[in-house]
Amino acid sequence: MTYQEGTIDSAFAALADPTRRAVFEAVIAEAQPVGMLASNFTVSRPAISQHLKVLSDAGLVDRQRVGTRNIYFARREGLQALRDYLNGFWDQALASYETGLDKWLKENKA
Amino acid sequence: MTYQEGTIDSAFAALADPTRRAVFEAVIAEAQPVGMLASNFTVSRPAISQHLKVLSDAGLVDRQRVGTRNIYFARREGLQALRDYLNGFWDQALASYETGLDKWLKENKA
DNA sequence: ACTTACGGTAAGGTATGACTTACCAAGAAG
DNA sequence: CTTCTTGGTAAGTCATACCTTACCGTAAGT
Repeated sequence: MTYQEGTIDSAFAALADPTRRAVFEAVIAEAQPVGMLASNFTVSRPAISQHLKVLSDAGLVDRQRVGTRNIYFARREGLQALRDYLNGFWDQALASYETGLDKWLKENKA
Repeated sequence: MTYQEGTIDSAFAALADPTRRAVFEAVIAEAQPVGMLASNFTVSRPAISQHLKVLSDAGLVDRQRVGTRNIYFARREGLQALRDYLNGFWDQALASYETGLDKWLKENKA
């Protein structure tokens, strides 16, 4: 496997929350400081900060300080890991025409 | 957008739990009845049943009754929706060389 | 220096989620 | 018809997740 299990775990968990996924989408659309992000959501700024930490720990975003501001931006490698993971399943799912229901029925006299 | 938000939501949430993702992987590898799945996990059979319900509601698996058995198998459409979603982001992330950190720095005299 | 802007972290409340055991319905088998 | 197998569901426990307010440190502006 080319990915780290821990990374995939945290990436899925990070994107599972709708609010946090929306934050991620906003960061992908445009690199932004925390306050600018928070102004587009109904939840408080600390909540956004916490979401950004989760996304950061999952390797999906990174940041750079500029004065007192923290500019968050997307990490392509994070998305890539998820894509690779799902593509692997996709290949297997395509191949599993013969590991699917039909195969089970055939092998179990049903 | 070609996908349903609700579907993506539930799919990410479904795959966020490590145990449930392992169940999903097992179902992808081979269609199986519930008991056979449960025998490969340390958690109880009802727990597996509940995980399968979540996966089913997320459109990632489906089932077919054979006698008293319920054979679960993977739904390719479920995986496809996730792939499409991530690929959309990927395209955007590739294009965002100019919506990334550099752009923000440029536009904000920093 | 003082004040304001920005944002990370702590503490705590509340909801959700994953798991357990107990129970029940339905089909297969004797 | 009775018995065993299979598996879905209910009820309850316990941990985790998300949010809030309060607080603090740091940099910028006047």
